[in-house]
Amino acid sequence: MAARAFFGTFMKIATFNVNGIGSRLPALLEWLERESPDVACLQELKAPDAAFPLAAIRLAGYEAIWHGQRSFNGVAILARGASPVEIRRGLPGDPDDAHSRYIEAEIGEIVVGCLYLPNGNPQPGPKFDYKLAWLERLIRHADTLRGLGRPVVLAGDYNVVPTDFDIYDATHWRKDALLQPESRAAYQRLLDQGWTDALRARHPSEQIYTFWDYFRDHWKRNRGLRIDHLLLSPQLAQRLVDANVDNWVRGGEKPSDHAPTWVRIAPS
DNA sequence: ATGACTCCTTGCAGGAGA
Repeated sequence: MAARAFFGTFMKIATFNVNGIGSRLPALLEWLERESPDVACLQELKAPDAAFPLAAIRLAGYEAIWHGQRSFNGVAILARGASPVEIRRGLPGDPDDAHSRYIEAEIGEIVVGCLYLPNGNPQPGPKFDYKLAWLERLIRHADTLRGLGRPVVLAGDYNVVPTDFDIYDATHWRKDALLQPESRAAYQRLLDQGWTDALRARHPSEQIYTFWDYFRDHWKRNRGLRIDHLLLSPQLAQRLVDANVDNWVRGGEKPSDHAPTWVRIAPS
């Protein structure tokens, strides 16, 4: 497919943890149709590479690259009217890491990193150790990306609630891996490299959530967590014009427990 | 609270998610 000219146009870049591309395909296609993101980073495909529904996604007007895995994990990058040019799959720093949690592409002038950070529960334990080690690898790779001096977005499910303001009530989650001081400190060190948390930058004093537990009517009661983030390099942050969550998707038929989260970027 | 809900599996109950 011929690459669309992204130069000179506003771009909507989104991240969406679909929680199973197999059962979520109708909801994904409805969202693509209604919101027309230019770039969509997907997480938790929960499907092997061969099961990726490329034909349906192409019919919706998107090209895609993906890194699947049976049952768990799995990430993809979709681009509307353009082919993402893959830069890497897998986060550097541990050749033995078999989880499909990172994929990176160039789309026009923009470098897009799509990530699914480990949940880390229960903590303490090996899963939490893996989460913290993964965060360190992400921090190192992000430093490399930032050093490019290019427009870069690191988008995905970070599985980190940055502060107690990013959750309906921290009390019952105090021991959860998503709220641990180590997780939050690592996320903060990432930001301190010079990345902008786009949702928080656009909405400094508004409680915004991107995930609502399937349990206990959390969606109906708006008991959410903000864990899906888009981090912008300075070259992209200066072009940030809007950021928000497509909450309506969480209220749809057979929804994911996450809602799509997005930024709008002005032309360069 | 070893709970709940929903996804996945060469499934049929159990692991994982957050």
